Amino acid sequence: MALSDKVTSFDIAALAGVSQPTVSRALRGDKTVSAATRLRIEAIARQLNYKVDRAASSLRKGEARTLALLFFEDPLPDDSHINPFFLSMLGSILKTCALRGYDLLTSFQQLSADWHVDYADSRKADGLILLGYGDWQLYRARVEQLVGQKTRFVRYGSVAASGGLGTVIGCDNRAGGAAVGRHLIERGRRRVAFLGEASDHYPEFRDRYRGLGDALRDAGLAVDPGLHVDALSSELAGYEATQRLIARGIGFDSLFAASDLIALGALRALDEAGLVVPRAVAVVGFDDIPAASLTRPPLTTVAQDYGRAGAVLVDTLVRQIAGEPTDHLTLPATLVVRAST
Amino acid sequence: MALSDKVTSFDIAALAGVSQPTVSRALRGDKTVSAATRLRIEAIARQLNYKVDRAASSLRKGEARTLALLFFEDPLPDDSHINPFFLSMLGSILKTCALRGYDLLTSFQQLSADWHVDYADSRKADGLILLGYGDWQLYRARVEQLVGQKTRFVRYGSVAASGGLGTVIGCDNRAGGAAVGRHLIERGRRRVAFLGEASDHYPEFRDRYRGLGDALRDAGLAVDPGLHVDALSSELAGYEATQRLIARGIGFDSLFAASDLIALGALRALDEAGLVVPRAVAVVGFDDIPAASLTRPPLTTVAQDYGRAGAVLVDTLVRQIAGEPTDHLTLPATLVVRAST
DNA sequence: GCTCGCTGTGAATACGTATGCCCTGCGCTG
DNA sequence: CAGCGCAGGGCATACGTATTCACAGCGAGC
Repeated sequence: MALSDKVTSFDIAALAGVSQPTVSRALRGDKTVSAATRLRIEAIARQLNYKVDRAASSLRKGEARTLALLFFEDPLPDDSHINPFFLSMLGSILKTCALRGYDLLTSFQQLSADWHVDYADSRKADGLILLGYGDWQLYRARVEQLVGQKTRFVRYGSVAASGGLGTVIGCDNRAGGAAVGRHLIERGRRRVAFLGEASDHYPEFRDRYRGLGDALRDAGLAVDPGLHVDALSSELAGYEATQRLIARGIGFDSLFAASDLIALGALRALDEAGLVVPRAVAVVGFDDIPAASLTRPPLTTVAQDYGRAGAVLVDTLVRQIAGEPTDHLTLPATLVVRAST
Repeated sequence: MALSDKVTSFDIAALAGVSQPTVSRALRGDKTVSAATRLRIEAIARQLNYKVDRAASSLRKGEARTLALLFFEDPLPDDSHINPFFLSMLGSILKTCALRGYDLLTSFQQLSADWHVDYADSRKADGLILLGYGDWQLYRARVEQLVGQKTRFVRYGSVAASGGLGTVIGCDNRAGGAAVGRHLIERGRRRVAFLGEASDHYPEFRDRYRGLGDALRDAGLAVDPGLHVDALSSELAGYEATQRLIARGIGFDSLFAASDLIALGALRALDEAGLVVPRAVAVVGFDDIPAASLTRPPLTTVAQDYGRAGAVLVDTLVRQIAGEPTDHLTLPATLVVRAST
C-alpha cells in the first residue's frame, strides 16, 4: 500500500460516479447493484489496487475473519522449539484457512500464562485453535474459562477426556496403543516398557498406555508397573527416563514411548547403553513426526493424520463460528512399521 | 468474550464516572490522567475483562500492530509441507513478536500467486516477513512491487543479490560453501560434486557453489562442471539429482548438497546405489535442519542461526515500521561436522 | 392515465477507539 | 486580591465500511 495516499471506497465511488455504499455493495457482490455498475466499480478498484480496509470492515461487521492458532507448552522450551508434531499441522491449517477465507494469527505460549482469552476478547480472532500437549489440570481451568466466555474454539487432544468442555478433535490413542502392543507381541516381545506420563494429567498418554494394556491382557500377558517410567514429551525426558528404566535393572525387550520425541531420547540412551535396536530392544513411538523415518534405525510409530486433523480443526471451528453445533471427532491412528521393531 | 454483551470503553467510563476518552487515555497510560482515576479505571476494566477492540483501535490509529509472515514456495508441495529450515524460525519469530507487542499473521503461498500485496493493502499487517527459497526471477517482480508500493518488509535471502530491493537478512552463503570445501579437502576428498541450482535464479545456492569453488581453487584443485547437478530444494530433487550424477559415470568422492533437504535425498540415493557414506562418498548439507542430526549417518552441514535470524527479522521490520532506516545483515554460517564426512 | 411494485441507488448512521481542542478549577505569584 | 499557569478531564470528531431506510424512476396492469 502506498503509505501516503490510502485508497478508500469513497475514491472509487467518485471515479465511478456513484456513492460509497454502492461501491461497498458492488464489491461484496450484492445483487441489488446492476451488473454494469458492478463491473465498472470492479475495474476501477482493480486499477487503483483498492483493498477493503480490514479494520474498518471488522469493526462494522463485528467479525475479524481471522482465526488464532495457539501452540502451547508447559514449561516453554528455552530454544523456542515448537513440538514438531503440532508444527506439522500448520501446513494444512494454513491451507484450509485460506480455502475458507480466514486469516490465521499464530502464537506460542506457555499454557499457564494468561493468553487464552486475549484473542477473542479483543476481537482479534473469531475463534481459537488450541494445539499442544499439556497438563490437563492446568489446561482445564483455561478451557473452562473459554467455555464460560462462550469463546468459539476447538482443540486437539483426547476426545475421551473432553470433559464436556468444547469440541475436541483427536486420534484414537487407545486403539493406537493397542496396535503397538499387538505388533510387539507378534514380534515375540513379552516385556514391554512404557515411557510417558500415564496419569489423568496427560489423558492422551494415559490412553496410549491403556491401549498397550489391552493388547497385553488380550495376549494373556500381565502389565508390569515396574516397566512404566514417567516422562513428559521431550527428547531429554525420554533420554532420562530410559536411563532410569535401565537403572532399575528390570528386564525389558521392548519400549513403547508415548511420543516420538520421547522415543528419540530413548534411542539415544539405548545407544549409549550399548543396547542394540531392535535386536536387544524394540522401540515404538507415537505421532510419526518427520524425524521418525530418519532415526537410526527408522522408528516404528503410530501415525496421526495431521493433514486431515488440521483441516478438520479449521472446518469445525468455522462451522462453530457460523453458529452450527459441532461434534468431537476421533481420527484413526495407524501403525507404521519401520526397522526399530 | 461473551458473545452477547460486548464491553466497551463507554461501559467502563459509566462505571468509573468519567468520560470514554478518559478511559482510553487511562488505559494507554497517558500522563494527563491522574493516578487515582487511572487505577480506578484499570480495576474496573480488569473486573469486566475489558479488552480494547482491536479493529476499532486499528481503524483509528491506522496501524494493525500485526506483522505478516509469508512462507512461500514454488511450486507448492502437495502435502503442505513447509520447508523445515524456515519453519524452524517460527519459534523465535513468534517470541520476538510477542516481545515487541506485535501479533503475527501466518500464511503459506505460492510465490507466483498474487498474495504479496494483500496483507499490506488491506491494512491487515503493518509489515511483511518473506521466507522461502524461490526462483529469484519470479520473486523479483513481487519484491519490486512491494518496494514500489512502499510496503514495509524484510526478507531472508541472499544479501549479495539483494538488488537494492528492500532489506535482506541472510547468512554468509559463500563463506559457508568455502568452509565446506576446505573441510572436504582436509578430509582428503578431491572430487566434490555439487547438488543444487547454481544459476542466478537461486542466488543463495549459487553463492554456496561459488564458496566451494573458492576453496577448491585455493587448494589448487579445479572445479569440474561435470560434477554439478541442478536440483531444487526438496528431498525428491536431491534423490533424483544424485541418481543422475551416478549415471553420468564421472567419479566423485564427496557431495555438497545446497540444502539439507537435497542431502536427505542424496543419502537415500547413495544408500540404494550401495555407496557407503562417508567411506565411499562424504556428504555435506546446508541449513542444519532438525533432521540433519538424525540421519544415518548424521549429516555434516552448515548451520544458519535461525534463532537469531528470526529475532533479527522481526526487529528489523519493527524498526522499519517505526520509520527508521534499516540495513542488510549477514549472519555467520557455521560448519557442523558430523559422521557423514 | 394513474397507481402499484420492483429495481437500483443515495443519505444517514453505527461500529469502538483515540486524539485535538477547549474548559474548569485550583494553587501560586506579584 | 487579581491574574496566570497548569493539571485534569470533557466534547466533538475522524478512521473506512456495511447496513437500514428512504426514494426515484420505470414498466405493467386496469
